[in-house]
Amino acid sequence: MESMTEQATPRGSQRKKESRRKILEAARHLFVARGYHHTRPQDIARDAGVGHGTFYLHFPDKKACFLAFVEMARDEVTAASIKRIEGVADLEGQIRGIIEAIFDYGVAHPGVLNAALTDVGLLASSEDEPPPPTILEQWGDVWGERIKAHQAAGTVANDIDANLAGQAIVGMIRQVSMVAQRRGISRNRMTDSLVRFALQAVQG
Amino acid sequence: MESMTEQATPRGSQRKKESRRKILEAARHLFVARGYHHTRPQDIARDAGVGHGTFYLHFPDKKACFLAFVEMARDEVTAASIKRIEGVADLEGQIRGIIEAIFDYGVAHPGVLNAALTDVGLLASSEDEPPPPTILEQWGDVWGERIKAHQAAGTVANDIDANLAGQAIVGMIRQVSMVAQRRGISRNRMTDSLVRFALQAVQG
Amino acid sequence: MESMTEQATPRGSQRKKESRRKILEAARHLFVARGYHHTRPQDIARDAGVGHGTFYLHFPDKKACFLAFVEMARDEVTAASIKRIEGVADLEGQIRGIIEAIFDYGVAHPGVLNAALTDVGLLASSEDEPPPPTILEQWGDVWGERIKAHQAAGTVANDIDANLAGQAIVGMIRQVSMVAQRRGISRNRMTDSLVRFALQAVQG
Amino acid sequence: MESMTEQATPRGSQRKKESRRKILEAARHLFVARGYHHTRPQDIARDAGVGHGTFYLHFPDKKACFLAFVEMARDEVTAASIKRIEGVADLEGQIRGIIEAIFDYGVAHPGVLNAALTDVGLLASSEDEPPPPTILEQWGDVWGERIKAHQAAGTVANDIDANLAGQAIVGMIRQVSMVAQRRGISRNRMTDSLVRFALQAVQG
DNA sequence: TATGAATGAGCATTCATTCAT
DNA sequence: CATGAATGAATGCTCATTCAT
Repeated sequence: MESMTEQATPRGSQRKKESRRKILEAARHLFVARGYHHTRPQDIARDAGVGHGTFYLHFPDKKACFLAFVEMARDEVTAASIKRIEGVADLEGQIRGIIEAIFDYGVAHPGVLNAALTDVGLLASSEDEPPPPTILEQWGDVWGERIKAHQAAGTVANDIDANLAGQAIVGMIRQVSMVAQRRGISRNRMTDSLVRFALQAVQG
Repeated sequence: MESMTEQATPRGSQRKKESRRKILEAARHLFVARGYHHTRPQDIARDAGVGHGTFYLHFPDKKACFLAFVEMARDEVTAASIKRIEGVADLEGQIRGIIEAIFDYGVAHPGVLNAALTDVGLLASSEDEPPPPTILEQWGDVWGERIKAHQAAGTVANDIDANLAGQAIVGMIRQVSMVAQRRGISRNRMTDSLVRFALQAVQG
Repeated sequence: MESMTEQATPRGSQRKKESRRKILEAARHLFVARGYHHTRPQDIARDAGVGHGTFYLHFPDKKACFLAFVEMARDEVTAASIKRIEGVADLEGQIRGIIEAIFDYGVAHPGVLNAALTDVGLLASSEDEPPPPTILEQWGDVWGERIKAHQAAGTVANDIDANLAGQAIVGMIRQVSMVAQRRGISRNRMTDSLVRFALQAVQG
Repeated sequence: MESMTEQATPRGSQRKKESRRKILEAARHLFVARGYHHTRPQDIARDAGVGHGTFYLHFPDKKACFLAFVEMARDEVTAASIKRIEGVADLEGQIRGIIEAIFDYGVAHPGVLNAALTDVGLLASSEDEPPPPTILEQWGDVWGERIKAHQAAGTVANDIDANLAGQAIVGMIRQVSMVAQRRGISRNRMTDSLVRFALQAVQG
């Protein structure tokens, strides 16, 4: 096993990465199943199969671990969304694509999005710097950029505020999907409605 | 110590109501200023000028007190909204009226809406019954009814899902106003955009 | 039991004082027997027969409890010393009286003085204000005053630094008594030596 | 990995010594700057530029490392003191020489003496054997021997207890210098006073 | 009806030490 | 000889709730 050249990734380092992975995975399960406040670092460590000191080897505190989980979820959804609309040019197709990507993700990883939306601002220790932007706010910005592109292409009116429109769309998606899920509304009906609302909102 | 010359009940009852009012007022201040998790029943009682035990005379637990606060905020905003659109028949006027009512409330009572939107589901003790509907969900339903009325009047297309449309609108309002507040976007710009988006979303 | 006049000390208050007394007593035993670092607030509470939350009802933290213990010991010794030299005018009698008072206290309360001498500066949380003066430093000051009085009375030379002389005397007492105790040197021999050294140091 | 052309032992031995030296140096800095309880073996190892495990290659535990530091400081001061009074025969000269040697050391190595005086007894794991003699106790003994020599030479009365007198002198020096430092008293004033007190204490 | 002293399960975090590599 | 990831017992402290008065 010992190669003759210098190990690019020394053995201990690999082990450490593996630990971190296991901890994050366990954290994800628990944050989803029990929520932030009912998940203890000890539980995460136990489920990850490591000692609870090890938790603090990888994260300075519980909050940092949660933020890492949120970031992971965000990146996964973002990647799935981007992949879904690759090569799709029309706004309706893009809207539908992203909504479906999000719902697919929600089906594949139940509860993760909900947990990841936990308001991180509420976890702030005290009067320190303003909390980082929400996942939703970031997504809203991405939507804003997309809408601007369509304004440039002439498919969306120039006199609407693209940034706010982007935020409006994610707000719609969040609220509608939450309620639809609670009320057992069919995915198709929800998707169709959302696509229509979003499209009309920006295109009139 | 209680004088014998007074009727016990009405007097005590009034006193009790007064206690409850003071407690709720203190709770409101603290939930807004520090958030649910950083507010202790003891703090509420102290700020209300009553003993710690008195808190539990009026609320079975901290969560119930928070829910009472949420309900109070909801009712205040609802009342203000209804008053604002009394006699307003057109959808645009209604949308604008309610949005402005909400913003006025937000200005008059800074932070209250934000605090009241704390996801009550996160406060659930454990795997008990599903959490009560969010404020937003309730407001979305109200919007849904209003849209149905417009569908009946012919001012909104019949083939849109009024309930989901209602939810979409409140989702938009929530997200846009949150972001606008964080970014210091002017109220007019925000209101105009929201009215436009909401109107277009349901009317095309 | 309920008196007709207002209770000067309401019932709860009396109970609280009793709690504090029990906690301090338990703390004293434990700080003496195990030292500051090996005594946990929980242990103190258990030995005091109260819940461990009660500990924090009376002291903001462990350090504050320790300081209260130190203060108590200091006051006890000071009181005993003062009582011992009441009406004693000559310096030698005063020196001997105080030394004997201290030793008597040490016999009656073994280990307490030792524990109370734990350097409080070492317990300082971080870079806050300079630590309070040591017990020894305070006693040294008292000695300094006494020596000044003797200078005024002409029984001690005016050209010695009374304050430093006071500190020197307590330094002597501390070190000699510590070593003597460890080596099993008889109390008489130790006292006689100390009196002689102290007297000669200031009177030559 | 160890080259075959070098003698293993001397080379490794040198490397080991170097490690130990670096660790002790780092330990000294930290014990002085932060105190025993706020210094972790990990910190020492990091500052020494070695792995955490290496620490335990050189010291069985943290306490042993601290004791090594104390011993080092003691030996340094002792050496400086002895050098200072080489060839000085009179008691006053000796007293003054040693006090000045100690103060010079304190100036050159601020905080070291203070840290080294940490009561090692407090570090005892539990009810094991009596703690090793304090630095001060050892110095007191040295003083005792010196005084005996003066008794033999007739410059100090025979009826004083030389051992206790030695302890008394170091006790004085410790307490006075500590207080003087805290109060910003000039070194000269402090030295002169100490010399006078010490000399009078044993010579009357 | 009101009080506030008391409670103790629960929590996030630390750190001296070990051991596989 | 050197490393540093891993460990888990231990710690100081909080806070929602109860209950004797």
